[in-house]
Amino acid sequence: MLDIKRIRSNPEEIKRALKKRHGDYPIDKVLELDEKRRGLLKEVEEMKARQNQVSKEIPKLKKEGKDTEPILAEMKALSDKIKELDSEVKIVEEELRNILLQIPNTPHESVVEGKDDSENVEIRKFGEPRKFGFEPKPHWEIGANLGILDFERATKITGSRFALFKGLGARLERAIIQFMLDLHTREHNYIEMLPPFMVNRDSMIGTGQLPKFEEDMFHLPSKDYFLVPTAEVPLTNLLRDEIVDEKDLPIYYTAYTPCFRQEAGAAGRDTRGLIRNHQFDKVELVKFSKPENSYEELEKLTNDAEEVLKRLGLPYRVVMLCTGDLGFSSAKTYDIEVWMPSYNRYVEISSCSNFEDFQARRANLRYRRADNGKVEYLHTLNGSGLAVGRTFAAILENYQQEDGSVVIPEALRPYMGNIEVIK
RNA sequence: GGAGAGAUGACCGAGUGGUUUAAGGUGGUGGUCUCGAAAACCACUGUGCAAGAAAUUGCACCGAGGGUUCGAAUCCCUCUCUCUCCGCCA
Repeated sequence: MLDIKRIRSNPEEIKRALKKRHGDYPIDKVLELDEKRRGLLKEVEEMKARQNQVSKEIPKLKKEGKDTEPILAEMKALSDKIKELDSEVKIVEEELRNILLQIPNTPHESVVEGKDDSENVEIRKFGEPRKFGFEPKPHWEIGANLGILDFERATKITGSRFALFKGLGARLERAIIQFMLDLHTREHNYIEMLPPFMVNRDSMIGTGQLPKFEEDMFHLPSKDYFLVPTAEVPLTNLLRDEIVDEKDLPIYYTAYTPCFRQEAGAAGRDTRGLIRNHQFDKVELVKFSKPENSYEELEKLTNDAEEVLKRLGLPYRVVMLCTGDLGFSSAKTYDIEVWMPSYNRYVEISSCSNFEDFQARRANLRYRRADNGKVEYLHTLNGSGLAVGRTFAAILENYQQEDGSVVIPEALRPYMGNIEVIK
C-alpha cells in the first residue's frame, strides 16, 4: 500500500512512477476521497470533543440537583449526528482503503521502463549451456524412464498439474531442500523456520496476494484459510503488527514449504513436467531491513540465491524485470533464470524483490530507531532460494547422459548417500 | 466436538456506567546523590489519525466487530484466540 501522505503531497510524482507500469490507476479518486475524509473527520471530531466535555459536566450537575433534561436532549441529538457522520467516515475510509489496496508499488528509479518480459534486462550470466553429443530429453521423460517421476499416477490420485516423486526421485527432492537450507543457514546467516502451510486472510492481505489475486489461491472456506502460495506469506507476516528494535536488524528468515497455486490463467502453458504445478516445493528467503540498507540487501539476497546454482553447476543468468513485468508489490526485482535444455532457453527459478515499505505498510511491520526512538516502517525483501521442483528438473536435464542416467551434482551427494548417478 | 474460565499498556496487575486525562508495581530513559557503582529519591516513558512552521491541541484505541446509553474497559449480542476438564486423535 502506498503512503496516503506521499500521494497527497506528491500526486504528480506518484502518477509518473505508476505510468511506467503501463497501467491506469485512480490517483485522482484517492485524492478526492482523502479530502472528503479529512473534512468529515474535522467536523465529527469537533462534535466528539464537545460531547466529551459535556459528559464530564453531567454528573456534577446531577450532584447539584440541577435539571439535566434539556442538556440530555441536546446531547441525544448530538450523539445521533455523531453516529451519522461516523458511519459516513467509515464508508469513505473503506472505499479509500479498497482503492489503495489495488494500487501497485512505485518502481525504483533504477528499474528500466518496458512493456513486458521481452524488455527485461540481462545483468549477468554464469556458466555456458552444455553442448550435448546426443538428443537431450525433457525432464519428464528422463524422470519417467528412471522411475523417479510419475505424473500419470499423480493425476489419478489428485488431478492434472500434480507430481509424484518416487524412490530416488523423492530422495533427490528432499536432498535439494536440505542442501539449500543448510547453505542459507550455515553460510548466509538465515534463521530457519518451519511455518504453517495455511494462513488467514489478514496474512494474505499483508503480503499483497489479496484482495487482487484471490482466484490464484487455494481457499479453505470452512475456516477462511488459504494454502500458502509461497513461504513469503507466513515469513513476512511473522512480524505483522510488531515493532522491532533497530539493533535486531537486519532479520533474515528462510523456510521450506510446499507452495499451492491455482495457476488460473495459465491453461495450456507448461502443462508437462515440474515447471508449473498446483503444488511445488520451494525454499524461500525473507529479509527485514532498515530503509537505507534495503537495496544493498537486495543485491546480497540475489547473490545468496545464485550461490545455490553455482554450487550445483547449473548455468543461469540474472535479469532485471522492467516496469511492465514487475510484480504488484515490488519496487525492484531480479529474476534468476536457469538454463533448461528442453525449453532451449533460460527459465525463471527465483525472483528476488525489494518491496520497500509497501508490504510493511499493509502488514504494519515497524521498527524503533535507536537514535531518536521514532517508529518507522521496515523494508521487506524476499526471493526464492530456490524453487525446488524447477531445480530438480534442471538437474535432470543438464546432467543427463546418453544412456538415460543422471549424474548427481557433487554438492548433493552427501545428501544422497554418496550416490553418484541415478540409473 | 462438549462444559467451564479468561483476554487491560513493553511486562505484571487493579478497575462492573460518570474527576480514570486507565490505579499500583516491574522494566526502560534522563536526573539528584556518589571517586564510581548499588540503593534511595525526582521526572519522563504507547500507537494511529487530524490540525499546526513548531511548541502543542483534538479525536480514536482496554482481543475483533456490532449494539444499548447523554456517557462504556465496565452492560448486551456475534466472532476470534488462550487456559482447565472431558471426548476424539498422529
